[in-house]
Formats: sequence, C-alpha cells, structure tokens
Amino acid sequence: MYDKKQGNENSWLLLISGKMEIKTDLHLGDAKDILLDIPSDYCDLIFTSPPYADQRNKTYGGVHPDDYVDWFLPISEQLLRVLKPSGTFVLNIKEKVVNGERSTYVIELILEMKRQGWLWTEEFIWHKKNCYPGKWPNRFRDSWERLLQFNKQKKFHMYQEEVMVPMGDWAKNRLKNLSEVDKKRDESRVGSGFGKKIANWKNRDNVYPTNVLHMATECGNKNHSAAFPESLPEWFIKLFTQENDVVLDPFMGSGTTNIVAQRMRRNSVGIEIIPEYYEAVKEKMDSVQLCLFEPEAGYEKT
Amino acid sequence: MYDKKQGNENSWLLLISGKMEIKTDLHLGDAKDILLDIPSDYCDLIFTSPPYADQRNKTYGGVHPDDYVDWFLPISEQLLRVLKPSGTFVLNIKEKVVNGERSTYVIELILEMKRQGWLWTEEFIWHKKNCYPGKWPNRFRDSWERLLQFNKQKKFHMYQEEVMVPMGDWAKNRLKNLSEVDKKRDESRVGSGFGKKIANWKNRDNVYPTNVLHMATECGNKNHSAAFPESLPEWFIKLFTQENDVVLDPFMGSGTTNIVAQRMRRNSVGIEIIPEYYEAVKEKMDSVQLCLFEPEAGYEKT
DNA sequence: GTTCCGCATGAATCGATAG
DNA sequence: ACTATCGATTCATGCGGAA
Repeated sequence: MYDKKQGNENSWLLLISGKMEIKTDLHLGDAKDILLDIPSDYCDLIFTSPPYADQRNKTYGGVHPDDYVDWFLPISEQLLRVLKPSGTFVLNIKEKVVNGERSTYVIELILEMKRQGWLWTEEFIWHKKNCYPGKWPNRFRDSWERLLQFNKQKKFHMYQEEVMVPMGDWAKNRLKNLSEVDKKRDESRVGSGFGKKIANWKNRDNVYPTNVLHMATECGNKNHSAAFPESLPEWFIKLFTQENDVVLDPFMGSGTTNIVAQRMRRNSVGIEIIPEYYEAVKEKMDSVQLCLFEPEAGYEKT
Repeated sequence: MYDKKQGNENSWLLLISGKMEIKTDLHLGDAKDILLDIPSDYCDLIFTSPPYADQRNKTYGGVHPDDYVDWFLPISEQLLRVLKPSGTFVLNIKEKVVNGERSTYVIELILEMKRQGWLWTEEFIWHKKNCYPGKWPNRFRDSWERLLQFNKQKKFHMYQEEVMVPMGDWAKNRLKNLSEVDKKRDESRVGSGFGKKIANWKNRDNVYPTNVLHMATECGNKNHSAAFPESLPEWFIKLFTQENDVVLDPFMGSGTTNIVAQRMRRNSVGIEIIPEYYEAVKEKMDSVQLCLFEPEAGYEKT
C-alpha cells in the first residue's frame, strides 16, 4: 500500500485501497528559499512553530529578538502566496522574557503581517497543563502560548463539527426534565435580547469548543527544543482541513505536524534547515510507513 | 469602629482595634482629570478594567477602536506618575472583533505604553470558564481576556507566597466549591476549623501558580453585576500588596476592586465618570460598612 | 440545615436589512 | 459604498426558593 516515489528520496506516497493517495514531501533547506518552489494557492493549512527568538545565537536557528520580525517577514510573504484563499495559517509562538520584560517581537509581527496583507482573525490560547517547573522572584511559570490565526480572506474553510467536545456536567441535571418555560422562552421574550431554545439541547451531547485549548506538553522529546504535542496540530488539521487537503510546516523540527497530517490522510509539505532534524524526520517517516503495513494500524479499514 | 471622615462625602474610614485605619476614597469624574489631584508615587497597585473599545458611540464612554490608544495614553501617563516605583499596574482588557478580524488597539497600546516609560513585565491569561455563548461560521466563543502587567522598574514588590495553591486534585476540587463567605472567614478567623485546614495545606504541598488564571464570571448576582469576579482583583491584591498599601482603580465601574481592597485591609482610590455607577458604589460602600458592625463579619477579630 | 433544581444573565458576533 | 440597527445563535454558573 505504501510506495516511495520513484527518483525522489524526499517524498512518501501512501495508497489506501487504491483510492486515495497521500503524499508527504520533506525538504532540507531554508524556508525562505524552499518556499519559492511551492506553487501559489497550494496549501489549505499552514501550521508551524518557528524557532523562538534567543539572545544567545547558539541554539536552533537562533534569531535575536531585535531581528525577529525582519527575519520572519520574507517567509510570511511566501506563506501568503502559497496559501489557498480559503486556507488558514496558524502560528504557534510565544515571546521570551528579555531583561525582565516580555519582548514585543510577536505583537510587532502581527502588525507587520497585517500590513503584508494577512488578516489577523483570531488568537487561540494553548494552555500548557504540565508546564515547566521553576521559580523566579518576580514572575510565575509561563504556562501558555499563542496560536495566532491568520487568513487571506474573511471567508475560509472551517469544519467546526470535527472538534466538538462533550457538554459540561451541568447539562445532565439541567436537561433531565425541561420545564414549560424552557420550551416557551423563545416566543415569550421578544425584544429582551436573549431568547433561547433550551429544548434544542435535549438531544445534543457535544458543544462547540472555545478559543482556549488545554493540552499537556510533550515530555519525551529531547532532541528538539520546540516540540508540541501531536494533539495540537491534530486539532487544527481537523478544524481547518479535510482529507486529501495539503498541510505545510515550514519549520518542521521534529516533524510532528507532517506525521500527524499523514496519519489523518492529509498531504503535507515539511521544510527543515538543520540536517540532523531533517534526517531524523525522514527516518521517522520510514518507520511510520512500516507500521502502516500492520493491519492493527487501522489504515486499511474503510 | 467605622467612621465616615468629617466633611467628606466620598471617603470611608475603617478603624480596626484602634490600630489600623483603612481609607477608601471615591471620586466622580474623568480619570484623566481626577488623577491630576493624586500625589506622585502614591499607589502600590493599580488594578483596572477600562471600558473596552466599542463601535457604538452611545453606550458607556464608547471609544472607537481607532481612537482607543490616543484616548488611553494621557491616562496611562498619569498612572505612571501616581504609581510607586515598587508598584504594579495590572490592566484587564480584550480586543473585540471588528469586521471579522481581531482589533489591534490592545497590542498597539502595549507598544505605546512602553514608549511612555512602562515596562511590559508579563501577560497573564484570565480563562473565563463560563464565557458568553454563541455560534458563528468562522470563530468559536472567546473565553479569555488579557491581564497585562506593567511596572516602573525591574524590581517591584511581589508576595508570591500569598497566592500559592494547594496541589492535588482533592484540594483543587475542594477549593473550587468554597463560597465567598468561607473565604472571608478564612481571612479573619485564623483559629477556626477551616482556617486550620488551609494552614495545613500551606505547610504541606503548596505550589506556586502559573500565569493562567481560571475564574468564572459572576452573572447571577442582581445587586452587583460586575465586569469581573471578586476573585480576580483579590488575587492581584494579594500578590502585589500588603495590608495598609494603596490600591487604585481609575475605572471603578461597579466598584469591585475597591470593595475587595477594603475587605482585605488595603486603602483604595476609585474613580468613576458615570454618576449612576458612582452613586451605586457609594451605596454599596455604606452597606458594606454596616455589615462590618456585625461580629459575624469577623472584622473585629485580631 | 442540606440538597436539589429552576432560571436569569453574561465586556459576543454574524448577516441581513434599513437609512 | 458605508454605517447603524436587529434578529438569531449559544453555554455555564451561581443564586434563591423549594423539597
């Protein structure tokens, strides 16, 4: 079912019952350069966590906070080009503390990206439930990160039903027996501003989520500093794409986005500048493919 | 024990065992004007939730999103003056959606306040568990607000031990169900059974909180419908002030900050531009004072 | 004195309609 | 075209009266 594309070491092809073909392309190089080879209006979702700004220019792609915006803008310009008009760009980022203050490069980046043509549609909060322990005299542990949603157009694809969550416990008692008032409320209160049809909820188990996501951080990944849990890209891939769509991560890192995308039957493109990381993801892709041969993997169902 | 200051209708004086004297000053007028009469380096904590930008120009001080920064800067300039060097300014705010996009006036305000001399020390997240309902094709419910922390200096007073939370699920669930009365009793009656339990937790496995606060909005209260729950100013007053310190709320609204401050034995100043709100807070202060005469209120202990 | 249950009410947002 | 108004949609909480 799985076949490596001929003549291309960096592309994986997943065939499912001969009907579907999921492609995963990995590129080694600088996002700013590699993106030039990607066609315009190609991606349905861009989900990425770029290297964080760092004063010490040692670590992963270290970019100084003062240079961060200038460094990112040429890349976001290309991202704007390769994203479909109906697509969404989700940027996972959080400003560091520099000299006792929160850096402003993230909020400056938002303003500059708007000038570039992006719409800043929403800011989700990733609440990291098990964040880093630690104690400082003048601040507490930082347990949240930004998930900035940008779009090209006011209209974009959003599959809200895919991420619905179970209704709160209150509903069990509340909806047990509906009073007459609940059924009538819709008509009785005209002009009061807040009519509601409780009866509509009777047969419902799930509700729509909010813009605060509660997810634990992943602890096992030692090789990569900026690792997020699989549930994070998974949630946004569910929300903003359908099967066979294209997902892009221009700062692939440990490849979480692409691996999750393939598992969810989305085509994906990954770009990574550091050879070690790039090779590690390639190996991971190979082993994932092996797993797919096992019937237990469940990919042959349907 | 309580006495209204002579010749001043807007000042409340709380005497405790003749040792302590807690003053609450309320002012009617525009913050930008009233602040001019407040001495420099006067406040230990400024906690406020200004009117959010509104497109409708009819309601409460409606400021258009485009004019918001220009409107706020003269006020924040005065706030910078009246704050003690060791003090903290906590600004509760959230940008609205305008034309399908998040407005940028809040992040522009951060940048401008930095130019004004403020340090942007931290951004806390207030996760509103019971946020406003609603469904839209392109966004989910907004369940968080910003709590921006600004300071004059890199060194400021922070009493971290005062806001430690017990770890462990049992304790967490227990705390969640505490009524406001229980909390008051905890503050006043150290010897009671409940206080003992709290003391035990403190000695055992208390842990420092993070920069994400989980609090529900108060909605069912007929007498005082506040923009934020009492637990919100309470948390920051605990964290950034000691007894006898001075708390300022330049946009008093329903007076939650000042009422909580007085209960926690902090002096406070409140400013409100709308006469109806101002009068309502004055009445509330009077009735709070009456409660303080009751021994059950627990304010005479210690 | 507890527990249960009804219910008003929130710093909302979109799209259509009207001026 | 551009702005103001209105109806429709939706969840979770704490209060207060009842059992």
